[in-house]
Amino acid sequence: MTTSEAPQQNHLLAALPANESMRLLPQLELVELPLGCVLYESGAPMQYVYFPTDAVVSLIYVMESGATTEIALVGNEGMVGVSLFMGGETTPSRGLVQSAGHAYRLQAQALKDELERVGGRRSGALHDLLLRYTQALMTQIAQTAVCNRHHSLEQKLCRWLLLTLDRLPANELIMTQEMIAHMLGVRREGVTESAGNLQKAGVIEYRRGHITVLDRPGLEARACECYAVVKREFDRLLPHAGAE
Amino acid sequence: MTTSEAPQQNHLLAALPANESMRLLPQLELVELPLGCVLYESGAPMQYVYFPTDAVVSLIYVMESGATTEIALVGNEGMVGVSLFMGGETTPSRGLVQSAGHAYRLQAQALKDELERVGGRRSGALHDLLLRYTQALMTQIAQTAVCNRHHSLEQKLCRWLLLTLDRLPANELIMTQEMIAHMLGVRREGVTESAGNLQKAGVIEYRRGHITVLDRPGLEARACECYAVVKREFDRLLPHAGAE
DNA sequence: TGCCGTCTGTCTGCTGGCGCACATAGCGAA
DNA sequence: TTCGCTATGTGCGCCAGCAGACAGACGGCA
Repeated sequence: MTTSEAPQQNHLLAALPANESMRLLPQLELVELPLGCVLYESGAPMQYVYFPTDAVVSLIYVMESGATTEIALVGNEGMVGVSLFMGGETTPSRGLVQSAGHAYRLQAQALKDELERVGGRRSGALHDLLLRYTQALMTQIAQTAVCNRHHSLEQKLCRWLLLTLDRLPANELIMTQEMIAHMLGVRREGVTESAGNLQKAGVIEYRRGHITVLDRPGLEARACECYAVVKREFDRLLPHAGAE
Repeated sequence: MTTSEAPQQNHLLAALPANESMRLLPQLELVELPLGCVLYESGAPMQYVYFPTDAVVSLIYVMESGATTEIALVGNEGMVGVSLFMGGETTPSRGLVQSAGHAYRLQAQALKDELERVGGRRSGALHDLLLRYTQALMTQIAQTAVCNRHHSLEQKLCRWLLLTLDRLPANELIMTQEMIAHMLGVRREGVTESAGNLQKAGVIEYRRGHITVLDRPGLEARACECYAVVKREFDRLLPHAGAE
């Protein structure tokens, strides 16, 4: 087993104090998340929550027309399924594996039991951690709204590459331009053009389904402020205990 | 005093069970919220949370360029200042009074004391209610992201009018087209044009700073699916105890 | 090695919404 | 009633990104 398969690879799990960690770890189950796998469907009750280690999951909204937009990204910094924790049980979006990898999953009921443990106050570290993570997630969603309104396709692409990169162990994404277009809610041709520009500038390099980031600072310079706002907020709310 | 100034006019406060309500109500202070009043600033710690009765507050993000976009709307269905509850203390947006009115405010510390009451489990109704409200708010933000990506200015305007109308006692908004443009993050001229179309169609009527909705179903027909998604999610998560 | 499906590159309109510049008209205060 | 500020109406040029239609090219698989 590689280190990518230790629970501590997920920052939320890594940040738990020993006593809570001891209770939770035995209930976690390592699962493989293949590309395109749907972790939950819009409006459908969830069986599990997922703590990704080296997988990246997109929360996307599917419109009546079939068009899609990504709402947020979740990787090893977070958890998929906050609506279980929030009490809503379902949410009007889909959880789609966007980069294959692994996650630790936990039965929905096990999460609730841990949060509402009789006898203890509901003030465990897990609860606080999930609250803060949820706030960071809200910031990410809000910034997506801002970005969608004001920034160019190329800026959005840079922001998205950076957000994804932050959640991956390597600097290569296994990802076609068509998939990126779906995430951003734009045309594939537009992604081709912007990616071409970035490649010409030496910022990225790509071939058929693979994108390698060569010049991260260059990417940051071309991205809009949205990336930095989200990054700063995650760092502030979840000073990470995990590796990067 | 009019009924608009009873705490129960706010749906969250109205939904509290008697014992929690009794503890909280004495600590609530009725305040007037004039148009344009800033309840909190991006990145600044909040002194209070606000439970609006007949005021409507916009959560807006201000870009480096000075351009603005609304992230979400809060009225008598909710609370301004969830980041206090979430543990983040601040948030990268501004709380701006968009329609003058009243709200009950609560000291930040009083909210925390109530939520972390020693001895009791942190499972009070207020806590659950705020969690569910926060999930509904997330849906509103997410749908703003979707709408900003895929829908026309006119559809966005209709969605926004409906969301605002749902939070007001009357069917008239005191609101210039310029303010609406700032909320939606579009040009004022675009709002003028769309509003003109809606008036020609007999859906709304307006004069200098006043907009009256004449045909709500007509407005709903012209809005995108985003409004319905948000409305359904609020109704599902917070079956309202308050009047409407 | 060759084949075929899928991914990528490019072109030709077309249009919603932007930026700018003014003209006009309500409405509140004096 | 008049003045003046501010809100609204409108025209013009412009461009990012859309829609659709192909051509080419890579790469996995037989």
